[in-house]
Formats: sequence, structure tokens, C-alpha cells
Amino acid sequence: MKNKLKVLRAEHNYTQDQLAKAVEVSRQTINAIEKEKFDPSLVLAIKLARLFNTEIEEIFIYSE
Amino acid sequence: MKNKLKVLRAEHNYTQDQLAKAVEVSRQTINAIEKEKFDPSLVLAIKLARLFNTEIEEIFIYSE
DNA sequence: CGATAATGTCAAGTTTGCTTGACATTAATT
DNA sequence: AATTAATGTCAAGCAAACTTGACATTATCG
Repeated sequence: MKNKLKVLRAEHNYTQDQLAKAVEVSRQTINAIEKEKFDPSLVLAIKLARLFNTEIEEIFIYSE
Repeated sequence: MKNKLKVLRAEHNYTQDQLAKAVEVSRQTINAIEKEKFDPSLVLAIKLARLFNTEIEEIFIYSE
């Protein structure tokens, strides 16, 4: 799964740490997702979409 | 998190087993999600939304 | 009623998401 | 150049998602 987290975060002027706090996960989790080490849980994906005022599938692109 | 899986599945005339196969998980996983034992992964949520031609947040309702 | 399909549930095990803590690298500021 | 902020990454551990296998209960149907 690909994602546009880093871009969205930049557009909204958040550091990884600030974003982590805003969605209540650790900074390492945000970093790992940006680096596509793993995918977020559904709850985290929802929180991120809401924070950035967009749809989950605008952030997370899944093919197949 | 609440969800409308059971209703959607009924509307589309799927058995739990058929749905499980359609989204490539076990029947028990579908059952557990319907019974709200746990939430699906993001990938599974996306597959379900696509199969039912709807949005993730139309199926999975998260508050807070 | 009796058979079969569908659903519910439990246990045990694997994988994945996420945590804390630590430290190294890179970018920004002074 | 030196300090600080931000990011990258690793390890160890816990929790949640998901698996297989088994069996019990509830619907459906001949």
C-alpha cells in the first residue's frame, strides 16, 4: 500500500511529532507509516483522514 | 467501532463464507468483525468498501 | 422430522500494528 | 561551527488482527 502522508503532513505544517500527538500514536508509528514499513490500523487511518479533511483512500492507495 | 457489515452482506446476498472468500479472509474473521470482536485492518476495510460499492466510513462508524 | 447449510464460538498459534527507549543522521537556526 | 530540531532506525515487548481446526447452535429445506 502506498500513501501520501508525508506530503499531507508537509502541506499542513506538522512535524512527525505533532502529527503523532494529534492522532494519538507514537512518533515512530508516523515515521514507519510514512516510510511504508506497515499500514495503519483502520482507526488511525480514519483519524488521519479526518485531521486532513480528506478521504482515507485519498491518503492510502491500495491496488489489487 | 460500530459497523453495518451484516446488513450490507444481507443486502448483497452473501453468506459469511462467500464474503470471506471474496475479500480473502477466513469465515471466522468476517464473523468476528460482524460481532464486533475486533476491527478489520485497513486493507480489509478497503476491500469490503469496494466490494459493496461504498465508502469505508459508510460501513465502519468510528466516534471520537 | 431429519439432513444440510449457515452462523457462533473457543483455543492456540502467527503476523502485524504500535509502544518505549535509545541512539544516529540530517536539517534548520543562531 | 555549534547547538537544537527533526527525522530515521533498531530492539524488545505487548496488543490487535487474522489463521486453522474443531465443535455447538440455529436456520433452512426436503
